Amino acid sequence: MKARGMAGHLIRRLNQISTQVFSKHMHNAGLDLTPVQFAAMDAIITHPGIDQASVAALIAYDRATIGGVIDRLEHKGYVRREVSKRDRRAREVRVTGKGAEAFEQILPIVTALQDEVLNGLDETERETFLKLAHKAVGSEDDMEPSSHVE
Amino acid sequence: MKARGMAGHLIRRLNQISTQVFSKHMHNAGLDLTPVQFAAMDAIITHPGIDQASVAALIAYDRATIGGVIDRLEHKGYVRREVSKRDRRAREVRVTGKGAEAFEQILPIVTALQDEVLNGLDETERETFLKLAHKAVGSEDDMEPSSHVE
DNA sequence: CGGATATAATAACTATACTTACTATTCTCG
DNA sequence: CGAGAATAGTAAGTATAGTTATTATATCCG
Repeated sequence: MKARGMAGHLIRRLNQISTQVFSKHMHNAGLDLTPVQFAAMDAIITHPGIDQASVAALIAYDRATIGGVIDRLEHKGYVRREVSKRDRRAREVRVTGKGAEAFEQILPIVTALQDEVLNGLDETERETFLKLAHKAVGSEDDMEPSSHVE
Repeated sequence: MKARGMAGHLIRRLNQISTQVFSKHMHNAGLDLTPVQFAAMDAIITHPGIDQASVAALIAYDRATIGGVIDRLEHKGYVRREVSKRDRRAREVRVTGKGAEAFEQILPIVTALQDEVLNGLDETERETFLKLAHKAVGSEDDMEPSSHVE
């Protein structure tokens, strides 16, 4: 088992744990939202009327995947989509009242669950880990979506 | 964008980068193996005749997913499966000559690519990160598969 | 012994995640 | 202005990743 100590394996395991903790807490709260759906909601709330490609860029997804994610959010009644008047190729996405309400309920749960993801670490270690993770992920996450009306 | 600094988001991004680096190097070497397939091969080589459920346990997958992974390895001609004589429910998995050969070629590539995953970090930071990641993942990864012939 | 329980694998279903290809539009530049 | 490049979104295909249900087989226990 040479693979076990490798960066890739550890990162995959962390991602697995993170996803499981997220699902568990959502389920306990009687909610049904995945980590990706949460990240998309966050981006859409912060940038009302954003187009799908910009949502993808903001949370580092590809265009193809984000379509399905937003489909599911739309089916839950959390967001709505309409063809942009400026650019008829683009769909402007906005949260609905129901979506905003759900997000208000979800945000504190997600904030609270962060520490549980890194449960094996104490407070100092957790900070160090997050600092290094942020540095490793790099500056790609600092961009803003290019095309949408604020 | 409250989600961006959260542990879950950073971990997902790291996983994404890790997977992309892996794919890139495999592709450059003219090979076609995913990180999961590599981890499974590693487990199968270290434990010849292991059953699928034990492979899953070793690399922290669920039984349902590992079936597909081993299917694909079998199609590539890297492993072979046979019904266990001891327990006719179980399939014993072993690498083929071709699989062992491919693994010999792949292992140094994968070892070399580890640092690139954490490219933004210097050597000391990398070590700290891996140490903390290992601690966060916990001791679940220390178990051995229960049922197979060595 | 024989029924209840547990386990190995598969199947079916949902949700990422990424690739390539395709359509509809928009932009750019000669 | 108009052709070609670029962009937004969708579609189809592959590979994880997990859940629940089903089937076949083993084991355990009264």
